[in-house]
Amino acid sequence: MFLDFMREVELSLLSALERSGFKVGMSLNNLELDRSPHADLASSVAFRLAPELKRKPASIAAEIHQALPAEFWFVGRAECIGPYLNFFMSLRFLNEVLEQAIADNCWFGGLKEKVIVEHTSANPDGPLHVGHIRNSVIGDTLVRILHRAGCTIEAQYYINDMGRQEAMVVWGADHFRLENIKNDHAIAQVYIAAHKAMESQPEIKREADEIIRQYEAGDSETESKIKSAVKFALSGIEETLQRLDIHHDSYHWESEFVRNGDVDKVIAKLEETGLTIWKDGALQLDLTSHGFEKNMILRRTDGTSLYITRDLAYHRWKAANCDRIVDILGADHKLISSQLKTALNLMGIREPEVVIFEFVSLPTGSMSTRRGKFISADEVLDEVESRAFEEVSKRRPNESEEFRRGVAKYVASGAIRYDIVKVSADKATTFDWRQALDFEKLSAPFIQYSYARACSILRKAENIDTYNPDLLKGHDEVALIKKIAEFDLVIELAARELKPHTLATYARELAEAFNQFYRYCPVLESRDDLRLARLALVKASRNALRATLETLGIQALEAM
RNA sequence: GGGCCCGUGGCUUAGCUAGGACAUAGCACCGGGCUUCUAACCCGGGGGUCGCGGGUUCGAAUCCCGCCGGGCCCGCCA
Repeated sequence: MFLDFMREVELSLLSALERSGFKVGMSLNNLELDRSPHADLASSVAFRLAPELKRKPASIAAEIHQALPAEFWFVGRAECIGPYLNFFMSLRFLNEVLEQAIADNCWFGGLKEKVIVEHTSANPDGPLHVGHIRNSVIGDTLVRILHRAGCTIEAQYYINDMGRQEAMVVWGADHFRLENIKNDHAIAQVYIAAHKAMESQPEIKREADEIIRQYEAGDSETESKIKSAVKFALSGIEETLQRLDIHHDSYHWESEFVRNGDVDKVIAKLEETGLTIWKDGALQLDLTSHGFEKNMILRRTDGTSLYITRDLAYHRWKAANCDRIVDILGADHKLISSQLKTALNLMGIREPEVVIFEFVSLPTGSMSTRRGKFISADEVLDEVESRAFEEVSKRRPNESEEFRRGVAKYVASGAIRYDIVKVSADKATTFDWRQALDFEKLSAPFIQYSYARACSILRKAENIDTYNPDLLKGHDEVALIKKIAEFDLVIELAARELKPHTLATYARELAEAFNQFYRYCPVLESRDDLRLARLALVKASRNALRATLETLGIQALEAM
């Protein structure tokens, strides 16, 4: 696949440079290779060499071109256009891509690390809203991408059971009735009510603090109240995640790190750094020498622990149990996560790779569970699903209701996932119903539809025993094969840089390439060898589309 | 006030980490294509001071500095 082609270009270029006596640094992409509209891979390394050699880039490029090997394997030809060196894929390479794609054996990379990805980790105080699921979708897509790249993955949910918000939930559940609605929504109601009550009765804050204190002290009645409230809310949250095909492999309660003594160990370890001080009755870590203006509080005056300390213990545990730690966090965690990294460094513990996503807000402003100001993921799923049902009913009026319901369900979940994942994480967004309900080109149904078309052709065709790949020379055929070949490159880059949106872009391009082929290259209508060759390409495309959809967590529908 | 992030056609957006050959797509708009493998599709068209101003460079959407606009954060909350 593409990485093999690229490796050959790199090696050829390196040897040509050496033969010509040119030296380039060993920095990343020192060969100045890039994908280009003019070639499958282009190098502008001549520009880099020009100043020190005091020669014109074009003449340097020509010399390098002369020194390139006479024979290639996956490279078909190399041309020199002015200062640029352009490399093109060989027919042999395209045939190899096709063969691997048909055999379905090229969709997993060679990475071997064990990675723990923590995502969602929403407080169990209400349902997931459209901001939370940006975390879930980015996290779950990264889990799938890393898995594709070859890694062993564990998706974890970190449960904040010791925070004040959970104490408020318990207080609310003690004073108000839980309505008979979806569990997480019922919890939100009492949580919101508790907060409202606190406005006129400030003593509630002290009662909540007392709940925290008792929980940390191990009071059994408090413990059972908190645990049941958490589990209750979580069951609703899981239901929502399920609809988006998002699953966690394990759950870790922050209280677990207090109970097993890890929090104390971490604090003891931080005390060894000599940077801790007692101030105003609380244990603090002075990070001013590391650029933080405020001290990090490690233990409250009343002796209870804080989120950051428990999180340090959790990360210490993660570091000991995997090769790569990935955290998905909202933009409000930027400061705290850099403090966390600094503190971990002080203890000599590997720091996590933190993927920060910017906020999702409503046209009316930012969301808040506490104030009941949010659009829940459930609402969005319901609305999108009903719109999808109308759409599929309009387009496939003769299909059974069961079929249409099934399609609508997966179109809805896919559309929401794609709508979220297609935007780069560092872009703040405003939730937009119109965009969420758009099922056209820049959306999941566009890709699902391409897949369904490929499946439809294959259903009507015989098995392909042999085929002659050399017949696939048309522009749309070649473009499609090249796009299929890019899969491994896209996965590797996305896995390395933790940028799931690049896969969304690839998915759109792949579907587009298939749709163009579909429009201009009749398959079932073609005869003999051409029919077989095109069928082979359809099968390769179907496999590529399936792998891409699966990695995005979007259901691949054989008919829609 | 300080820190981090963002600012690309009317709207949404890729490219920015590793500066290079005409700046990506979608929506909306205009026009064309279903007796042909599912038209949730395909083709063509118009539409851009890449926020503004400096700088570095042979070359800047991309790097540096300043400014403007927006978001997030600066709790013994999480």
